Amino acid sequence: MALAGKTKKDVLLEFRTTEILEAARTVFAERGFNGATIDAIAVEAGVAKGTVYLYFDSKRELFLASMREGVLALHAEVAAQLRTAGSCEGKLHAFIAARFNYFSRNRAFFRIYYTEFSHLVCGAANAQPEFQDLYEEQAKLLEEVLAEGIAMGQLRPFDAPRTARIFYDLVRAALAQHILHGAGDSPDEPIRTLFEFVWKGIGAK
Amino acid sequence: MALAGKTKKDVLLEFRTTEILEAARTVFAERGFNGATIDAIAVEAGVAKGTVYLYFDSKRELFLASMREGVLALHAEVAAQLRTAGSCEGKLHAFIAARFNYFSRNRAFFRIYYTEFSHLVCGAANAQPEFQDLYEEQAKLLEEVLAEGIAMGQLRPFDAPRTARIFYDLVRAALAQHILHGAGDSPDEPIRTLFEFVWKGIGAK
Amino acid sequence: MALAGKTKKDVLLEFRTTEILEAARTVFAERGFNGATIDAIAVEAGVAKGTVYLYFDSKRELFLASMREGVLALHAEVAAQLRTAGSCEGKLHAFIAARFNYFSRNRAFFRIYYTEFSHLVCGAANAQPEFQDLYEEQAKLLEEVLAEGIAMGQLRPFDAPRTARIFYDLVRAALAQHILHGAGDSPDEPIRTLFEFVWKGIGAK
Amino acid sequence: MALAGKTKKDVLLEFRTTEILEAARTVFAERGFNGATIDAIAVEAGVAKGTVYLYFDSKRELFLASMREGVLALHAEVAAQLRTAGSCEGKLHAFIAARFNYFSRNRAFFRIYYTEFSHLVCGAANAQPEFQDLYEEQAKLLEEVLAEGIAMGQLRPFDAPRTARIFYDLVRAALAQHILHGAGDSPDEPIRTLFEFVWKGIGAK
DNA sequence: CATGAATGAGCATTCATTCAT
DNA sequence: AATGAATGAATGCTCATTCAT
Repeated sequence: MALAGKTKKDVLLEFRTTEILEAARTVFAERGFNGATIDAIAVEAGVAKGTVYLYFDSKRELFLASMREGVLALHAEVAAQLRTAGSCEGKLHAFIAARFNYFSRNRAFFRIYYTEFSHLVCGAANAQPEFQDLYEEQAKLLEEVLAEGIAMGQLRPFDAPRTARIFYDLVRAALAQHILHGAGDSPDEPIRTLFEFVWKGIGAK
Repeated sequence: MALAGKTKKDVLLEFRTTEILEAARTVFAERGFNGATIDAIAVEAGVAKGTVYLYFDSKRELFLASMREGVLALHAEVAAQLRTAGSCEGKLHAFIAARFNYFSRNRAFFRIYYTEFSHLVCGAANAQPEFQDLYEEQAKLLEEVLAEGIAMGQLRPFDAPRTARIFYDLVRAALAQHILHGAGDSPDEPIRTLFEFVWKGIGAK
Repeated sequence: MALAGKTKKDVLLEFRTTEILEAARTVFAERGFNGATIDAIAVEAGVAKGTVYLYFDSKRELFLASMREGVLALHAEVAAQLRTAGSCEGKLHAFIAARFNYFSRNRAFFRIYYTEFSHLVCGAANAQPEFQDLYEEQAKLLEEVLAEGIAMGQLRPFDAPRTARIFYDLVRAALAQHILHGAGDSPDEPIRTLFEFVWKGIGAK
Repeated sequence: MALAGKTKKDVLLEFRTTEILEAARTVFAERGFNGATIDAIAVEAGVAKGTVYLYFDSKRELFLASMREGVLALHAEVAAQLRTAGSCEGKLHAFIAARFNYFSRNRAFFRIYYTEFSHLVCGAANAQPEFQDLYEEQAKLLEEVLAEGIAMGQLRPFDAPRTARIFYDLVRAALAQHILHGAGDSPDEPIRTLFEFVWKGIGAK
């Protein structure tokens, strides 16, 4: 039983959930949080408006869930890429490349990620501890890589936690340039430029 | 008297304008564009709702004006600091320091700047050419410093335009960490860390 | 059952539509287009404000719909009465009588019809081609009757199109007197007076 | 003194009053009662908004005054023309012609006269006794002409009061056709058609 | 479970009117 | 008298949320 896992009911429930989440991601990406309506999401998902509320408590919950899903997928992909890299340098490069690649494939999602994530993180009233946690988790991942790199002498000795967060946000900012303004360019060149910037700094010698 | 320029009327007009702009900045910072209501701004400014519309044509205009004012002041301050700096290194340090200092004094404004600037720049429908221009202007300023530094051998030879934008965004990202999470800390330490990050990169040697 | 056509849903939808249209007619008649508020119409209809918007896209649409409904019913009734009349004289009498009778039963509607029809037809910006068409349709109907009467020697030879419009407007004018000022009098006497006026003119001999 | 009549003050007062009334007539004609704003009228009159309120108590008062003025001019002209006419037939023709001519010269005014007069007369809540009186006065004028014509055997014996009002409104309706739809046509042909309609009726023989 | 009709709080904006100067 | 800045009530419309079926 327990092994069988999913009953027909569970499958349907999961299916609907996925369906709605996907619709939400699409609509939120297109119109932003305020511009999106539950109606539009319901239509996109092919269900009735009321049904959305059977699966999610509120518009905000739905938004958070759709963000969470995308963020988790991103984080999983980044973590996976990180594991395949050997050196510290390789790991940092992988971190950058993985994010660029993920968002190159999920451009619509980047828009909500970038514009609305800020809201959630910044807005005193809106701050979502959950996303703070997700953020921290990734920042920690990066922090470990940096700390290890410093310990092994591959990186200059600096304040790892603080630098990790700056690094993380820098990648997000560079991504914004690439995704939102660079139309459909290949991410290779920006990745290289960014990595060099980060690795060598800009000072001569 | 007449030569003094400002009549009593002008003074009042300017006072009200400032009053409303300040209120707008506060409220927009607290609640974001959509969360802010004209009513709340009017109350904050200590005027009636209708009065706001005597000074600004619409909520959006008011928002843009409150952004514009802050951005122009920021840019003016940055440019001034840049002029006082001698070396390329000094100029880049000044760029960072000026921005950190400005936003340390205008924390509320940073919220709008950070969270809503993206909206304006990204959102196809909302894109404000004016802000794109302001951004470009600053980026150009930075670009020149970088180009000069490269030419004079003080900086590594890299793609100046692209790097200027990365640099610019990096400072914004670091500022977000400092302003939004670092509560009321002195900006000195973050400025130093950031400058080192930029100057030397993170790679050893 | 299924063959009966109307499902419970359809019935409710039609009921609500009628309910709101009726309320709209009442309120528009009492206060005119600008004086009427959606809120007042909603209250009159016994529904919430938002509900009105489920059935009609805008205040203007609701107004037009309430006009359209009444005008169509009027026109149908007039046309029906015209068909039962034999002679040209009988048809003209029927035209007058049908309109008097219809509006005697729909006094509230006459108010909108009379006061706002002008707006719609006159106001360049507001002009509703649809109503112009409805007007023309009825005028044509009358025109045919007149042309036929002239051809058969039952009417004096005059410019039928122009006279049809004068005739039409005359009836409207006489109706205004009757409906708006004659309180609840029987329409019989006005009908007779009007018909004689039309038929014989006022000149002696 | 009393003969001197107007002091400088009175002249200015009258001048301003006229100026504002003229502006009001223009703006009300262009945009209707609701569409017109006191601001627009003040601008048109070349005075400040507050000044309008020194001369008129409210928007409605101003509207009524601007109507009154036009209506009085119309009535004066009609009465004058009536006096020059000899026969009953001539007087009725003069009544029609005078109104057509007046409004041919004051087309803008006809719009408010026609559309807004209806409001005032019909609207239970808005009914302006004053205009009812003006209306009655003119109707009485017409009634006397008709009564006299009947008494002298120049007109068929009919209900003079009722017919006077129908006649009056018919002319208004025909005017609407001419002024609002007939662009700038000469009023001669419509006057003739209308008069014949009224005089002979439409019945043959 | 699913539906979608109904709700009603919320909000930007307008503009007649007032009143201090 | 004249001004015009300030007011704030009023209103069309939206949309997240509920709930009877």
